[in-house]
Amino acid sequence: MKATVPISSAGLKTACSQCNLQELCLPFGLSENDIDRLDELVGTRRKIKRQQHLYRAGDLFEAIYAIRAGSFKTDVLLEDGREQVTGFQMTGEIIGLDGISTEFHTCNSIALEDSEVCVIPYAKLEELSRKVEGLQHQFHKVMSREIVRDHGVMMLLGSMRAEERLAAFLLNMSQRFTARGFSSAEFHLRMTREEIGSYLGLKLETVSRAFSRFQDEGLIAVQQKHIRILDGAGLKRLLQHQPAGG
Amino acid sequence: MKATVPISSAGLKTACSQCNLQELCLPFGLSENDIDRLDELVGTRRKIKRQQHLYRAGDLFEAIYAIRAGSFKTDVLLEDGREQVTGFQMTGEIIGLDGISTEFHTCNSIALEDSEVCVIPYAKLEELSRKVEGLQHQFHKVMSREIVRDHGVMMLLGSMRAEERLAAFLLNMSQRFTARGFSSAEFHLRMTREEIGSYLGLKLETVSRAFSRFQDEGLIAVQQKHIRILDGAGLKRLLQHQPAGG
DNA sequence: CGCCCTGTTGACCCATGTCAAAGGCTGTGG
DNA sequence: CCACAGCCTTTGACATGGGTCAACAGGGCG
Repeated sequence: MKATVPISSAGLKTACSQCNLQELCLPFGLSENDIDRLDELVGTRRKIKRQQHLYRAGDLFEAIYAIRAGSFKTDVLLEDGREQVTGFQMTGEIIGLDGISTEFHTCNSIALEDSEVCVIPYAKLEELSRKVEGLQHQFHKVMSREIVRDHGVMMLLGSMRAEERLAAFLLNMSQRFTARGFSSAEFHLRMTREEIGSYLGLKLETVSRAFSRFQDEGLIAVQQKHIRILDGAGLKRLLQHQPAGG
Repeated sequence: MKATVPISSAGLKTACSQCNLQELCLPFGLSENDIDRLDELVGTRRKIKRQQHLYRAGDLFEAIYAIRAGSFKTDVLLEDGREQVTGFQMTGEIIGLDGISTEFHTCNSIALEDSEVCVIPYAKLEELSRKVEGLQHQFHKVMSREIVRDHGVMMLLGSMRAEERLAAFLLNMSQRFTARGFSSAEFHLRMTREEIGSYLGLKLETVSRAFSRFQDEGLIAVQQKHIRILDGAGLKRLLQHQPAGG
C-alpha cells in the first residue's frame, strides 16, 4: 500500500498565501500583498519522519524552517552525553534561528512525529526583508519572541520547583494547543517523560511522580501521553505563592 | 565638587566610527562606509548610576542599547517576588532585544556599576538596516547569538551541578574579560553572590561554598569580588565527565 | 567610628536524584 | 491473529546535593 507515485520530499511548492497557519507563522500581520511576496521566498517543503533530524549541531546554516505539520524538539548535547532539550515546537513556529549567529547550527532539531516544514532560504529572507518592511518587522518579532521565551525557561529552571515547572509546562502546552484550534483541556503530548524532564531540568521519574500527584489531587487526568486538564485554575495557583525552590 | 557645567544625561552625541568598542559591538564586520552611516543612527548616550534601571519590565520599547561603559544585569520578577537573573552584560553588548516582541520590555535592566549606554532608536535601526545589508546581517547575528547564549544557560540550569555551573560561569567571564583586553586570569566581579546564584539557579550560600571549595582545591584565589584563576584547565575539567546532576 | 551590606561557614533537612522492579503499550514477525 | 520484544511509564526504597536557618566576620560608606 505504498504511494504509487513517489513524491520527492523536497519537491512541493509552498504558498503562504494559501496556508491556514498564517496567523501563527511568519506571515502574521502582513498585508495580502506582502504575503504574496513571501510566496516567492518560501521554496519547498520537506518531510521529516518521526525521530529524524531536521538539522544537527554543526550543520551549515542555510535556511530557517516553518513547521507546516507535526512537531519537533530542539536539544543541545554535551560531550559527556548529557542532553538538554531547549524547546518543543509546534505548527507555525519557526526553527533554526540559532544558526544565524555563526553560520552553523548549534543545536539539533528532531521530529517528534512525522512532520513537514517549509524551507525558507535565509539569504533570500534577508533580501526580501530589506524590501518588505512588514516582513522585516515580523521576522524581528519572531526572534525577539524566542529570546523572551528562553528567559521564561530560565525562570522555570532557575527558580521553580518540580511541580511548578510541570504545571507551567502543561499550561503552556494547553495555551498553544488552544491557539491552534484544539481543545485547551485535552491533548496528546508527543514527547516522552524523559524529554519533558530534560526540558524542565528534572529526571523522568520526578516528572512521572508529579503527573501522578496532579492526578491524585484532581488537577488533571493522565493516561500515558494523553492529558486532560480538570482544574486549570488549580494548576495556575501552583505557580504562585510557592516557597522558592532550587 | 560637582561638575560646574551640568551635562544632560542624554545630550552627548555618539559616534561608532570613533568608538574603540567596534569589534565587540553592532559595527563589527561593517565597512568603514557603513559604520559612518551607523553614526546617523545612534542618537545619544545615557548615563546610568549603579543600581538604577535602564528600563523595566512593562516599559514601552523604543530603543535598544549598546553598553559603552560599565555593566548590567537583566532579570525577570515573579509576582511572588522570586527573581531570576537572565544575564550579565558587559561593554559592547546589546541589550533590550526582548522588547521587540511585544513593543514592551519583558525584563528589567539594572546597572551593576555606574555605566553608560548608546541609545539606538529601534525604528531608525530597522529603517537603516533595510538600506545597509551589512548592518541588517550583523543585527540578526546579535539576536541569534543571544538565542544561542540562552540555550547555553538552559543547559547549565537544566543539566549541570552546582560546581559545574560556577566553573562555567567563571570561564565565561574570563573569556569575556579577555575579549575586552583585560586579564583572563584576574578580574573583578561586579555582581553579588546572590546575583550569581540567581543567574545559576543556586542559593548564595551554595555559590559561596563552591568558591571556597575551588579555592581549597587550588583552582582559584578568591577575595570578595576579586577572582584570580590559578588553574583554568582544572576548571574546564570540572565541566566534563561529571555525573549528571539535578 | 560604627553600621549595614555582603560574604563565609556550620548544622541540619528536604526535594529530588538514583537504583530497582514490574506492568502496560506498541510494533513486528511468525 | 497471536506472541514476543523493547520501550515507556509507574512506583517504591533509599541516598544525597543543595537548600534553610543561624551565627559571625570583614569591608566600605556615611
